[in-house]
Amino acid sequence: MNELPQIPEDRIKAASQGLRAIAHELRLSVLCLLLERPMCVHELIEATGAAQSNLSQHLSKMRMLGILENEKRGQEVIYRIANPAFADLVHALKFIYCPEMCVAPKGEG
Amino acid sequence: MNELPQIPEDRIKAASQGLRAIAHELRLSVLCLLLERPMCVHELIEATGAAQSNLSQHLSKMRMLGILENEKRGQEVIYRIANPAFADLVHALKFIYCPEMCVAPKGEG
DNA sequence: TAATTATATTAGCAACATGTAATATTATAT
DNA sequence: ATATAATATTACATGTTGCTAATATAATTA
Repeated sequence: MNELPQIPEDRIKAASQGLRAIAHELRLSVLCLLLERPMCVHELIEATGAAQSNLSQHLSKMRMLGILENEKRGQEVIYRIANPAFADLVHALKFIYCPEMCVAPKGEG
Repeated sequence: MNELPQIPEDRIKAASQGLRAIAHELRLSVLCLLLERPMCVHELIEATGAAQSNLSQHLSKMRMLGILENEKRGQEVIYRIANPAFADLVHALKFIYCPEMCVAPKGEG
């Protein structure tokens, strides 16, 4: 009678895994920062105030999940968002949780 | 020099909490179902195949977080999405993880 | 080569999340 | 009142996650 749209299990699994990957204060902060531009680890440390080892582990986790990618530049390692889907998601989140930061990006009237 | 847009800590906290709330296969499935229409618990049980107690706990969690709301109707309890932000989020997810389910909602040509 | 800087890895513990089983509650019907 | 159906709650065992501290690696400089 009512045809509910069954979402395939593997999609649900992938989506919830993706969500879990960003559902963490520090990881989300990092993603918001990287939304602006790629950054090296110590910039991220400074901006977030996280402990080096801790941040490194979170970066590593996100890299393994394909969310971030990195590039070595001298002794620095520069991280950026690898998967545009996650950039979209984080943008959507900013719209929801920080609407005032999403209007009128620069200049005014 | 570079003015990074600092996102307030409480927003990050709220957003990551919201994400955690839906970053679970069963909870996400439920949200996708409720995106279509409100449903009572045994419909959700049937549609998801979850154990009654288990589902009930997840519903309760989402209700306490303000994601869902419910209404008693006889001995049934009908759940619906209470917070439109979460409907938006789940929609965004569907676009990312199930694009083919998001085009041409009904009819064609 | 030794010291320094930048980053990664490992180990271990504490906190939290999840599922199941059992039980409780509430409404309806007999 | 009893039985049944629908849902909620509790307790507990297990698994997962996250943090810190310590250590390792790699590049740079002296």
